[in-house]
Amino acid sequence: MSIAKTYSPKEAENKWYSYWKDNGFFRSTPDDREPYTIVMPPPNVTGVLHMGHMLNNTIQDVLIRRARMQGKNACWVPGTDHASIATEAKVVALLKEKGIDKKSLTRDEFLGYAWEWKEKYGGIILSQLEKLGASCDWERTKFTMDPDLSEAVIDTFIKFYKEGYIYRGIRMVNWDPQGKTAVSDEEVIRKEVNQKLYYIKYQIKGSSEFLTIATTRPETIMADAAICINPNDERYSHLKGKTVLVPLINREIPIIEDTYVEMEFGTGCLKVTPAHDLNDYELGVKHNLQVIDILNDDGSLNEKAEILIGEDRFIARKKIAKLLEEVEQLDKVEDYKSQVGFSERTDAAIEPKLSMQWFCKMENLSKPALDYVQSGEIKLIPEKFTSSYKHWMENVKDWCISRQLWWGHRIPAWYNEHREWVVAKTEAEAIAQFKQEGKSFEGIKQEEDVLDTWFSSGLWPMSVFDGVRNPENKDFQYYYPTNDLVTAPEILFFWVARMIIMGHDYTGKAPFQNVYLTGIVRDKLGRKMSKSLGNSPDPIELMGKYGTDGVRVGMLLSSPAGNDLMFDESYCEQGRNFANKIWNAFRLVNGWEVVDAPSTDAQQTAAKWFENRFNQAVAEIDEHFKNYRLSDALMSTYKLIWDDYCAWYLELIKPAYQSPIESETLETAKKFFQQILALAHPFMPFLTEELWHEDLFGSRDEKDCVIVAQFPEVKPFDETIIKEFEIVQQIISEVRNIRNTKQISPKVALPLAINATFIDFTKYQDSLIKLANISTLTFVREKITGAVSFLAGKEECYVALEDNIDVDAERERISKEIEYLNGFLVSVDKKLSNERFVQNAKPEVVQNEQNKKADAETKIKILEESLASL
RNA sequence: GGAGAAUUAGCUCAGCUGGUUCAGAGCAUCUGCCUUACAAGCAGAGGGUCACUGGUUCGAACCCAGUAUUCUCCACCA
Repeated sequence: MSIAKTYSPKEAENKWYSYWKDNGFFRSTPDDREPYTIVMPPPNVTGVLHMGHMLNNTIQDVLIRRARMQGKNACWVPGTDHASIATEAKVVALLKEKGIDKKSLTRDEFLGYAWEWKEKYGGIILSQLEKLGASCDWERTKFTMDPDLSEAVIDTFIKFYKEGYIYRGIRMVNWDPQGKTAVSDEEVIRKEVNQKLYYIKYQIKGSSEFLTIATTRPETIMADAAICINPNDERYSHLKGKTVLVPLINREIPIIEDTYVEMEFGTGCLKVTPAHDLNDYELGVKHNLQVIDILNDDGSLNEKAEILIGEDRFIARKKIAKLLEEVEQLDKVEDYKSQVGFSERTDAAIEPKLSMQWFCKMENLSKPALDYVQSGEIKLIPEKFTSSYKHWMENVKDWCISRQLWWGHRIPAWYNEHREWVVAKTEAEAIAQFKQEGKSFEGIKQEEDVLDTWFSSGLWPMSVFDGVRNPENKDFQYYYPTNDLVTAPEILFFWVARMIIMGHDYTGKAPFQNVYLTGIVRDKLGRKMSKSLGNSPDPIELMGKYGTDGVRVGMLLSSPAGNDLMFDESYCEQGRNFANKIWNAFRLVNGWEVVDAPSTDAQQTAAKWFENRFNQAVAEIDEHFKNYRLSDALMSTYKLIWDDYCAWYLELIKPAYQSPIESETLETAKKFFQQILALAHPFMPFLTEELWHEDLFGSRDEKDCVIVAQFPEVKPFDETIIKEFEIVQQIISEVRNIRNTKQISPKVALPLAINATFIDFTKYQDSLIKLANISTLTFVREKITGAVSFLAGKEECYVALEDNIDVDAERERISKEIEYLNGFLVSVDKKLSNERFVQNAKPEVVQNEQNKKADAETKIKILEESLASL
């Protein structure tokens, strides 16, 4: 039977994914096995698969597949996030295309469109996850706005309210004029922007004198409530107690004093605009200033501005500058760089705005959440994130949880005609509440605002198991707390911290044990991959090009935990090549004719060596997994397969051309092959499953799949066997090297003589002859003159060439080696003759140095003898 | 401005509590091979003052201080 020369992934991928799914391998229900649970960070319903998802979900899949193969009850819960702002923005934009204005719709009409959109596009990303092999329990797929999850959110709001964490208040919030909603501090991205610093002259009332202030926002002068100077500033001391006139509108405002003003910056005078700047607001509160809000929700000027009503803030800025120039109150304009906040979701410049919002008090909630991480009960991987987590948790401000949107969980608060309010789950309960408080319930109306998306995502590890509404249920009891969370460091505070807070508040337990923080996927130039830069490859296309296994391997090869990943397609190429290597190893073994016979001695030796080497690698890999060093685990697997299995083991047992292989050895080779497939399966699920079912390995019943095969367990191994074989490998390499440097064809067999003093090479004879292409192998007890000699370990080897050897070159080579060893010996001697070293160093270290010394002396002796014999 | 991290081969990174011949891996490069599993391959080789300067130590890539560069987070002065 002939098999294609290269592995073509496409067919295998479709075939095996549906096979796994149809046979229920991804499904999990509670039983008496140990559970291993991961909840997927729910991608936004608006999302399409990008490289970040690819990395993140590959890691989760590797962890879950390995756990499954280790016999744990592995459960990976997928789902999507409603993402209020992003989704609402998307729906609004779509409606606009159709010529529908959101304002013309009722809330219910709009939500109708939004749900329609969600049904149509919300599942795209999940189906894309299937392409990368994600072995999620799809029957558990959840959406943050599913009825049961929504109820959990509402219940939580009410619970938090009753516990006194939730309050209403007027606050300066980050207003997104495009999304027309408040956003949290964490959703504001600060960017450095080239701006202009305008120097504006304010006339002192009753005087011809002007006071100059510097501002980047001239359009807000109509909202000025005061001019502030530093009380220690002698330049302005004569102005204390006076008032000035706001240019263009001539409103009178006081000059106040506060040390907040820095004398060195600008002119040392500050215009105070409480409605449009956080610091100014605080100054305003302190000095009891008037708050004049001149902006509409969309960022345009309102009638309080008196002029330019209806103009957008940025257009107004330019116009005001012009108007000021006309009345000669614009002193000068300078270029100026400063940080401006932008909305993460809409990229609109954030406007500080005063408004009535709902808040969650964080002080008491954050403390236990910090303790989990501090005590190590929750481990952040890599650890370096612990300190920034601590810093954030200790300085956390109250969380603004209301959003002026429709898409999301509507806040369960109810107002009566007098704008008095109660918090209740339903209108009926609200009415009852009003009655109880002796208040009117006439004109009862629910709060229009919805909750911040993260309020619901914070419940995710609980709500996917219905643990908020029904904590006694079997699933929740079994799967919660979950084991590992794999997510991006960017949302450590947004999301991870809030899950810990909410998980603790409900269950008194941490929602997970380990948080694996992946790096950010960057391009070769180190830039973050983004749609706007167009530097992000489409993972689906990549998978088409290199195969899913290839891309998975490519991603993991380059991403130690927490390190950003400089993505380069060549990693995928390496992954594809690796897949192909395994494929071809299979072709080799598969193509052998068999003869019913026991293994030869050489084959038995090879098997023994490989078995030990395999167990050594398994131990290494296990260690790497324990430390969440997935790229190292993969690299160990890669080297075990490519170097040890293919390059050494298979070459050792390979029968001569057109000769059959001994049946016992073939069986052994097949056994190893299957163990290797199992080991590689978490990384390369499709290729390994495809090969697993080849006839070579015998017939399998339908549930016998590598996805549920036993993952190789850690077993003891004999290191001396591995070490001894390393000497054999070294001899083979040396002989090949001699051929290479002397330009002798690999086809020419060479004689080899070994002066073996430490190792018994008899069991390696055939292997040496085969892999080094030796004509005659002899064991000698004395020097051989006229041959090229080399040391393998402490064994001296000779290769006699037909031509006379170049004595001078040999002499030089050996001398160099002696020189190096002498240098080494000197450094060792220096240590050993240093009394303080012998006294202070650990005994085993001293012993080691003594061994090193003895070794070097032995080698030098042998080499010196060789030199003499030349 | 505050905090944290990083700097090791051309690239991406290992190097655990200072002590194995410790200066490593993979990729890339170079040389020779279309050897009947695989040129997506085989064999071999070359590449580094461990950012810099001091210090601690018997001993430093590793610990400490300073300098330079880079990155991340937080806070910001109009």
